[in-house]
Amino acid sequence: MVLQKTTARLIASPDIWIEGEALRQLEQTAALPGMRAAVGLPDLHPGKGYPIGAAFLSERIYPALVGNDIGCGMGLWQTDLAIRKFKPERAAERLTGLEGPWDGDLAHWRVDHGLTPTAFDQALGTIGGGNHFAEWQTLAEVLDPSALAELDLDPERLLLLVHSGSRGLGESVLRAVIDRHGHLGLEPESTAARDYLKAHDQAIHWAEANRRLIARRLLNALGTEAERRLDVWHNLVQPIDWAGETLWLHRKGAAPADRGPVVIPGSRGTLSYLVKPLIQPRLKSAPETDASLRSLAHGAGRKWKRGEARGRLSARQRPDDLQKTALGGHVICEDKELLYDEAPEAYKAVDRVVADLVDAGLCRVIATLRPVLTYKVRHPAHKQPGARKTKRGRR
DNA sequence: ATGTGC
Repeated sequence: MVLQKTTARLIASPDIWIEGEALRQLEQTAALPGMRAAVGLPDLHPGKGYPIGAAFLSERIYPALVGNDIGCGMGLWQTDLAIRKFKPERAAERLTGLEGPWDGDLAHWRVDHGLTPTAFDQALGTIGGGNHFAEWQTLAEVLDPSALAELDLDPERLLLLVHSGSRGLGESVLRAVIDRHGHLGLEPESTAARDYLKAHDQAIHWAEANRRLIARRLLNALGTEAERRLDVWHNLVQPIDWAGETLWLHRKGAAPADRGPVVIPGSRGTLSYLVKPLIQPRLKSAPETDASLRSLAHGAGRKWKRGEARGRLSARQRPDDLQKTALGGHVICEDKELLYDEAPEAYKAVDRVVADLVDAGLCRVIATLRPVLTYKVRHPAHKQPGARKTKRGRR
């Protein structure tokens, strides 16, 4: 028997910056037992042991490849708000109280969305930290009017894009499986795999419901309504029929190319892209999309590691400067470290990322979206004055 | 990414 080493494939032009560490991680992951294919998308960047911006097809299930934020993804709503009536400063004043538990009827809401209770439900409807956000956007340029019409998007109305995941729930699911089984991956027919997949599936639905509740809370704060136009997961593992064989497709920071249009967000200081994956809907397949494991980039991709941005930027940009962007957008982020970490400079050029996908024949641009107001976080609860669990006296 | 951690 000859053991063939799976080689990693990278979809990216030489023009785009890809860290050596990310490529090393991609190759190492491609060499895991049972791995059939590994693809790095143009937003590829290093993660904790495994790269982000990648898709993997394997015989085994690797929970660590999905990571802790199981079900993280993007939801897009079209609101009833007319763009010309939207005042970002006024809206910003009304967006408060979104970090704590929702004050609505959670039990009822859970039933409506098919969720069973978990120990993490007080976080339902909260955005979280890191690269998560909720952003009010307008259509900037429309390149494919008929695809836009198919999505029923009205250029006169404000959009709301929500990026969040499964918060503490996904973290607990990953920790439990890694504590018991390490990083070796799970045999799909095993009890361990069944247990993980059950918890994983609960987490992806919790994450989707979380995005819904985040949207609802933001819409309520502005006294308006909206309709969801798309919602996709970019962190998950799923069984997939691959030429008659059932294999496991892992997406770690990779948007699906087989679930209709997706938003590829830039940083808060750049446009985002609404794209149409080029896949034949009836066949759910095409040579290019199979080569990319039916996946697309999930964003611009980090250029600077977390914690690096403050040192690089603080000399030339004060926190106040960071609350306005080059495109004229406003930013609500009262966590200073996060304000720097998520600065536009910390990300690669999303235009290049999307151009690489288009050049590879993977998608077409429907429209670009302009950020108007980006909501990250108000004073984090544990950093509120008086909330410190300090043991030291003041003298 | 994370009720983050001594």
